[in-house]
Amino acid sequence: MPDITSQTYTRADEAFDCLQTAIVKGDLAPGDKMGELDLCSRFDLTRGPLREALGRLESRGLLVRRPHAGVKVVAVSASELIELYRIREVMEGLAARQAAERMTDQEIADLQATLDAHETMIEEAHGQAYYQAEGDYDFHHRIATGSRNTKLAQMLLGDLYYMVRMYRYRLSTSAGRPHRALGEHRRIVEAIAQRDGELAEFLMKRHINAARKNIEKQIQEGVLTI
Amino acid sequence: MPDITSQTYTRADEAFDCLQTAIVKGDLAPGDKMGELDLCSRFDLTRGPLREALGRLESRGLLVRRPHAGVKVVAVSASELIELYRIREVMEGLAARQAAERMTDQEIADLQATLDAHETMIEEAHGQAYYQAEGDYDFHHRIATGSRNTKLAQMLLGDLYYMVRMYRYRLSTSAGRPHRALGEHRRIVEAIAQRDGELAEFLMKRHINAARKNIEKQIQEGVLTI
DNA sequence: ATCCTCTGAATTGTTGACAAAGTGGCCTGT
DNA sequence: ACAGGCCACTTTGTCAACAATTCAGAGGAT
Repeated sequence: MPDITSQTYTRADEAFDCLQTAIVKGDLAPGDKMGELDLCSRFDLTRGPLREALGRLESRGLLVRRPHAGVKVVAVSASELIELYRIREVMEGLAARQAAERMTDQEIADLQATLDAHETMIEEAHGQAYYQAEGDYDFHHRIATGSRNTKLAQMLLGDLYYMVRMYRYRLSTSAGRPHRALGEHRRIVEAIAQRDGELAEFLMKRHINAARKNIEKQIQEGVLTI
Repeated sequence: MPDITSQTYTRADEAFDCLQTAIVKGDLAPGDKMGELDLCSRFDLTRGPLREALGRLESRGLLVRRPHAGVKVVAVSASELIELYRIREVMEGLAARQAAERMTDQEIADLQATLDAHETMIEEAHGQAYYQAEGDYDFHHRIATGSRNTKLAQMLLGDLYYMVRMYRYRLSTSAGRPHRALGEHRRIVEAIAQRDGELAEFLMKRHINAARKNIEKQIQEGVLTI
């Protein structure tokens, strides 16, 4: 069901995707220590491809591996999660600025359309934090690719987002936040549509800052335990 | 001769380091297409560890791999190199700001000492672009780690710097640039010593911006062909 | 009773052989 | 002579067995 890319889908790729989604979805919880054979039987793989996938995941910082000792999913501390948002702030700010300069009109139109979809999604499924989070992810995804900055998109989509999503699944979105976030998204897209890169960067940075503060509050209140 | 880290040094790690330095130093030039067996005989490895290392390097964006077709070192285009500097600008700006807030007094003192060392290095070996580049790398390395932002340091040191260094070896430093760069370094450290994060960020961003413009000029002049 | 040490078992790292897929060369037909 | 397709070879992807190392538990000494 994957692999429309015409690229032959190797077993190692399969292992990589399986493990990555398992980690992101929480099936493999942070701190979990597991053996290679367990993983092999669990995902129906052999050790060769698995080890290659483990290497990739380690180099992306999703898990750590001590020789002869086993692998375990990284446990990101609260402070490290905050730091992640600090990085996102500057990187996505840049992405927004470059997106404003480079996205096609068509892409911008599509982006606005997805925001409309998100709006109905939020209204229909109030409280369904999961889908809201996915919508949020979609938005940021589009801007990252819209920046036309290959490496930037790669770092955001390939590294940071997976780590953030690992924890976003447990974040209780505080009441009213989705609506406010959507409003912030709209203003960012507006700036992009007007080709105002500077403003788009500013708004994006403020948007992520707000998300960070929201998380900090949750951590202080003890709602989010890491 | 490596392995002071008490971590057992596995064959795959060895392969990874070998390949990475080979790529950075230019022994494996961008665009080179090579077979696994070649690499095995060249670095005296077997295919297992090698493949694991290849997976890591691919996920870091240093080489691309088409199934059944072989691996080749990434060839970064001129525009992509520029984009790299745009990323560095925002990320190292953040690093400088956080370093100003978090580096210990001892670390700052050490940093100033290294700048002194760089100064004599530049004066003694005028034109030795290689050592100057290494000194520059040392400076940025210390600030990245000084930020106490694990992921940020990991992304800068583990991803971006290797890609930049790949090309820095061929960059002819324009006359006078080393001295000016050193001056910029000094002012950044000054700001850090005064715990002025905002200023440190500003100066760092401007510093990298200047480096970017320098490269853009070289590319336009045709000095640097990519 | 607690701490240290030593040994064994389980797990990881490594190696070599087997199977699948892509590339290049050769042949044939136009 | 040139283009297209077929075939063999090379190279990669995969697998299963072997060797090395760590961890844990049992035994003894303090």
